[in-house]
Amino acid sequence: MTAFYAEHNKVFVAVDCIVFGFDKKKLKVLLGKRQMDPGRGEWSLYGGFVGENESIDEAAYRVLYKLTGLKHIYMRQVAAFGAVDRDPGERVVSVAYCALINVSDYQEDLLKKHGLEWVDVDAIPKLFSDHNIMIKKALTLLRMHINSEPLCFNLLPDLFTLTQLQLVYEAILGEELDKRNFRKRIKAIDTIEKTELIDKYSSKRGAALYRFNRRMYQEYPTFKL
Amino acid sequence: MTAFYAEHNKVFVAVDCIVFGFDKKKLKVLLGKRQMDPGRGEWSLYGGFVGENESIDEAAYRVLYKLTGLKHIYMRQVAAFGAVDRDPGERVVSVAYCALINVSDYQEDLLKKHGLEWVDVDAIPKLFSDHNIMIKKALTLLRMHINSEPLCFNLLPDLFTLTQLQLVYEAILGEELDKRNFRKRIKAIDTIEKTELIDKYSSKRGAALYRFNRRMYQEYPTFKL
DNA sequence: CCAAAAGTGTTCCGTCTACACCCATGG
DNA sequence: CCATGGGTGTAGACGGAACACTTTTGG
Repeated sequence: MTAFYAEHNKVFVAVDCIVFGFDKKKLKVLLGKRQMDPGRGEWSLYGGFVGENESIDEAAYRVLYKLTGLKHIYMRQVAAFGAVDRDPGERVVSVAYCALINVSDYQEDLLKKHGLEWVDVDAIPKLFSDHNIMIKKALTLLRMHINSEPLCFNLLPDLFTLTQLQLVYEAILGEELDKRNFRKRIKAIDTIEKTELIDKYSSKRGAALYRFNRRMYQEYPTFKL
Repeated sequence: MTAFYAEHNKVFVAVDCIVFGFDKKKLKVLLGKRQMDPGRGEWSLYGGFVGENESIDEAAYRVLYKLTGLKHIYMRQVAAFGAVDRDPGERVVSVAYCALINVSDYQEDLLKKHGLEWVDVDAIPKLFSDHNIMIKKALTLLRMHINSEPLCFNLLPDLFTLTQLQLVYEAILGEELDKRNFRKRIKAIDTIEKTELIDKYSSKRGAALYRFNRRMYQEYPTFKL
């Protein structure tokens, strides 16, 4: 039985995490300088190898947890990358994962600990290996799904104003939206609930805080913006 | 430098091909009975291991060529599958690829040679390992992209009638479409050209044959149905 | 002559888009 | 009192959905 496998060769399998966050009206991605060879000092995504006793999904969650201290984060696979020489050291197949996090859940000291920075998605430097392509693909997927899945709420606090929500959409889509039309569409989505709470930080007048009702969504999972 | 890799372990990486075809008004997928252990005799997709000196994309094209004798086939990655015990014999990470072929380009003797059959997509048996999930995911992707990319022409001969085209859409979407509305939308797509040729096989009256102008599409790659 | 598939327009309704002004408040 | 961001409605254009009959011809 093992003879079937024996004639073939094994390779390293890794995961790379594309972590998106939203801050100061911009969509950001977590990048750091590689602290190991090969590629030491180059800008790069944060990744890790898949262990013997974990699935690739589990490996991605483990790497993300190490990176952010966060569990139960929205994450999805982007694609597998398998060019022969994509890693200059060894043959490594890497599976890219895209995560969406709320920047204010993130402990800042972890940034320093891992030597990471939030980089604006339209100011991404040349990265190690094929990581630029990974990010590009993740962004394309994000744009494709943002209107039919409730993804944007992963980038915001539990309570958010409609202006914040609109800014997230604008940052992801890369275009400005009409305020009245946007709010009209939001009103039609009954999983987005207005609360009695008022946010006084963002404006003098104060803005109503909204919340995404995850429970209602689970029972009736439709979402069309 | 190799110390960085040494502490980690390698795994087998394979590709599995989901080959879709269209025949007799139905969307079909190529399936066979496994001729090796583990899983001998179970229904399965056709796959192969990724070699030392080929990318995973190249491996997928190689496997597809071996299977069909065809090159320059439309193919795209579906996803990587990496559960620890997905292969009962060894740890194998598999990358699923979806291919679209024109059944009439396919030499029938290859079916027998590889012990394969065209199986209707809504009559797929229980398959080896996670192959059912792979097909489901491939179908979802296909449905998502069929209206914004010119994929359907890969399932048809160069020359086709509008009825054939509509049947392909109906098979993929799994619902019936209105003939007049469908044809109206097709007329609005200028990369789909009517020829002077008439197909006399499908009906007594004869039906105009159309062709997809790939060159025009390459110059101006938009497609909205 | 009839069965079988090809081909063809119009109306209606709902959705998307464009667009400008008043409100509340902190400083 | 004014600068700043919050909040609201309408009209016109456009696109999608529903719908039925005539044409051609091989057998």
